[in-house]
Amino acid sequence: MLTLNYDTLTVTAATQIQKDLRDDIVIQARNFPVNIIAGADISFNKFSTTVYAGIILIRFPELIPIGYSLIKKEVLFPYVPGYLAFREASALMGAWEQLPLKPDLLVVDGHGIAHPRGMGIAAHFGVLAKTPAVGCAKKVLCGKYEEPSSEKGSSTPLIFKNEVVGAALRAKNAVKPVFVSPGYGMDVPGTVEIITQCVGRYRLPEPTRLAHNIVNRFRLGEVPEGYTEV
DNA sequence: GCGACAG
DNA sequence: ATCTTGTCGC
Repeated sequence: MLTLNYDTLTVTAATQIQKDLRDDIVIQARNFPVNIIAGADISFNKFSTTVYAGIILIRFPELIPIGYSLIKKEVLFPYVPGYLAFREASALMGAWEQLPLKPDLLVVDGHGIAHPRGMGIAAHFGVLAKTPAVGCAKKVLCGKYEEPSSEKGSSTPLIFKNEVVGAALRAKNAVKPVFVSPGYGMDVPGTVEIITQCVGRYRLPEPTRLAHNIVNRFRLGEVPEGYTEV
């Protein structure tokens, strides 16, 4: 069992952890089938140290939910841009270990290697859980990109330090793009491909959207903690 | 020193 | 991230 606790960490210490974990990142073409994909997200009340984490399992490519793991946890590390994992990964790990079966690929709300030190939450979590992961964010953290054409499915490379670290992906016509990047066990083209296949009728790909949805309902007391099969 | 800054 | 009313467009 892997319990993460970043409560007493300083940002300086967190930076060192990111640099250490960076050596364990594996970026490569996907070499496994995806039958179950998962979405991970966090929800919390403003100014509260209680975070609600959730992971939803989804059959792929049908995009039908099969179950979700929800857990509540106290977290002291604040939100600091570039250090999201130190606030959210601990609770996510709780939800992860509560899963009766693991997904083939995890989609995390946030960035993968499209990060100042190449260690966004999707990479951070993927390395620690030793599981394939990609990041899907609503906003850029670092890097530059050309606006993708307005038609759904178009994408442009996200470049940071002269390196392609991800992509801006137009999931739907005439809506803002989402930013995807590999986290662990995936590469940029493979990440764009699979996320594209996860788009339903909304801007956010289903794993991210459904995870956000269920964890929010959990925070509001509409669904119970633990694992629920659907 | 000045902006930018995942959730 | 969360809260919130109204407005625009398919």
